[in-house]
Amino acid sequence: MAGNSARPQVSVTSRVLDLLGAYDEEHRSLTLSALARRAGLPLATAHRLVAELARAGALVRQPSGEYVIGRRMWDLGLLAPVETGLRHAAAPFLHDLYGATLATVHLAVRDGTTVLYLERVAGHSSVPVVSQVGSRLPMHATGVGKVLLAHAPEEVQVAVLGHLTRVTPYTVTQPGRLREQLRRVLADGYATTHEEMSLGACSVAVPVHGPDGEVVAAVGFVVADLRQRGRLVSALQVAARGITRSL
Amino acid sequence: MAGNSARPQVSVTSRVLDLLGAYDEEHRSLTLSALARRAGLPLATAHRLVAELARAGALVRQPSGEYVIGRRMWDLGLLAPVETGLRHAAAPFLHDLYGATLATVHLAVRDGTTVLYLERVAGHSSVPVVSQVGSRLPMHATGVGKVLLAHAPEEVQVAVLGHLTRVTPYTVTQPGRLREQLRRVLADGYATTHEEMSLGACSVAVPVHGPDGEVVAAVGFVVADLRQRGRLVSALQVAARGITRSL
DNA sequence: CACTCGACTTCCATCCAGCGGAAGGCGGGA
DNA sequence: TCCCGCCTTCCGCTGGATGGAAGTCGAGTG
Repeated sequence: MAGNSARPQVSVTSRVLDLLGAYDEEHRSLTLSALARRAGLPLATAHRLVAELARAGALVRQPSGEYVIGRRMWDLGLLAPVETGLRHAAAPFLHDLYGATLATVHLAVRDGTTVLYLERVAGHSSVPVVSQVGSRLPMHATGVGKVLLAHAPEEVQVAVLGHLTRVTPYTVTQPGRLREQLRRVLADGYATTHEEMSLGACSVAVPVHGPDGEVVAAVGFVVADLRQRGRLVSALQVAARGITRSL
Repeated sequence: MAGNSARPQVSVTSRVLDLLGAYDEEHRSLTLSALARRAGLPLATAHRLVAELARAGALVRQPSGEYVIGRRMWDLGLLAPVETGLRHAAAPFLHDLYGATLATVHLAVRDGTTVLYLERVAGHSSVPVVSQVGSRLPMHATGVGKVLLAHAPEEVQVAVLGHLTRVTPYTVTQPGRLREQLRRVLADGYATTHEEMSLGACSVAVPVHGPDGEVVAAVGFVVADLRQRGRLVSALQVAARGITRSL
């Protein structure tokens, strides 16, 4: 029951959206009751609306009785112009990066105070990776996140530095230390993490500049260790420059 | 009034879904009037509903005034369990295929009488390719489509053979010829196309079997010519077998 | 400059679709 | 057997949704 403050939704539309909003990465399959609870709707109301959504293919009822997002929504979502220019320009370079290293490759942008993963190229279960396309992760615990944060407006940095949640024992949660790291990122041109998001996984990332020089995204690797950091950074920088040129 | 059959939608929910359904691959950005027209709704009604969807982030109004699908829908769509098992199992192999050939690689399944593209790995603009992830294309004009059609139930074949639309001058539109090709596909274990979907592009594809032996998907290449057909087929077959094992 | 046309926005009186409490069915765990 | 949570159906009241109409805006035309 996330803090749905029982805001009296009035329109049907908002109710429908509330139902759909009940889904997230940890809740991809929900029972009718769970949907109603999470959306803050009476069971009978949810029942009616969900039935209609299922009839239209927006939701699908599984044999178990739970509801999941339907193929129709998948189709629809793919039509959204979410940084399509960037993603198209970047895709080939990401594959090159993967081909050259066989490490997991990420393309991410900043979305408010979180990192939004736009693309991911992963191999045969290389290193434990939490992120998926569409994931939002905290900025301070990921390589791409640190890059984007270092180049973010002051107010964003302040907001993020104010809530440094711990993810692993190695997550940097002291604002001062993170500030120092961000300064380093700007100076060095790349960021790293050491098991700060998930144990056994390190990362390197560099910024991607837009045509006007501003940072529009970040590309990064997830690897088991950072011994080859130099080589990895070089590869990323080549790719980042290539993406910029393609934009 | 495109061919919307003017079935009198009654519920708000269906109206909202009609609005969203107005979008497709050729219409990713629509004016309010176009939305209303394509959804078969009075302008005033569409205006109200669209405004609410935009307020919620399901739609986004662009500076030009047109509406596009919003990031929120993108997020939602990615949560849909669309062959996730298959896609996860296949991803690494698709990258291997791309790495070995630098040709565009596709993973597709059959969806009714069309091919649904689940994944695509493309390089630096190799060959003109129409398909994108989420695209649906006719089965008779694509390599993966022919593979899936050859292994589809009789009634599906009949339905498809009944409507062989021409896409290029080389599209196979004679049911008899296609039937013969399908027989070949079963015998040879792979399918090909020669500029049947888009000029300058040929394709090769092989079936992917599930744990129970039935065909669950197809993997294929899009290339400029088929001179290396043997090598390409071998690579695809290795990948297909790997995917089966991973399932 | 006046006029047209198409797209968009706002208004509001009517009315019926949506609402949700309540009761009942179903299954499984103790 | 009882209990409990989940799901489904019912139905009478009501307020949100409806959509025709009128007004605004801007671009193109003669």
